[in-house]
Amino acid sequence: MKTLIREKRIEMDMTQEELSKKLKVSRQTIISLEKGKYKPSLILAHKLAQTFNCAIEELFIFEGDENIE
Amino acid sequence: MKTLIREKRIEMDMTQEELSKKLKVSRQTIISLEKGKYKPSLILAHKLAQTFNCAIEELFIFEGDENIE
DNA sequence: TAAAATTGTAAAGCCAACTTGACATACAAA
DNA sequence: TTTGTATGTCAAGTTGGCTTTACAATTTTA
Repeated sequence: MKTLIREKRIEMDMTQEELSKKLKVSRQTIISLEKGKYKPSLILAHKLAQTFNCAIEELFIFEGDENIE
Repeated sequence: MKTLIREKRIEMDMTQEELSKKLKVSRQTIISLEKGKYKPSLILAHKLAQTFNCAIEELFIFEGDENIE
């Protein structure tokens, strides 16, 4: 899975800390998400998409067996 | 969070077991999701939405503090 | 009504999402 | 050089998504 979190955050001129406070998660969570260390919960994915005014499926790009076959 | 999984599954004339096999999860997982016992992972939410030909945000309805404030 | 199909409950276990905290690196400005 | 801001690593702990197994209840169909 790829994510455009970093790109969209920078587009909106936000720091990791600002984003983390807006979403009420730790800054470490933002770092890890941007680095692809793990995948967000559905709720967090939704809040991220809301923040960036886009659909979840625009913010996260699913690949291979993350799609149905 | 509310979900339309059950409604969409029945619309498509699928049993819980058929759906679980298509998504490669346990039937118990489908039961628990339909009953609202827990929230799916992002990947599973995506596969469900794909199965039902809709966006994640159409299949799951976020409420209250599941939205940004 | 009896059999079969579908849906449901309960419980124990694994692993990943997320947290907290402490510290490191890089860069810009004073 | 020193200070401040932004980003990063590491590690240990908690929680909850999902699994498996076994069995019970409900609905459908013959």
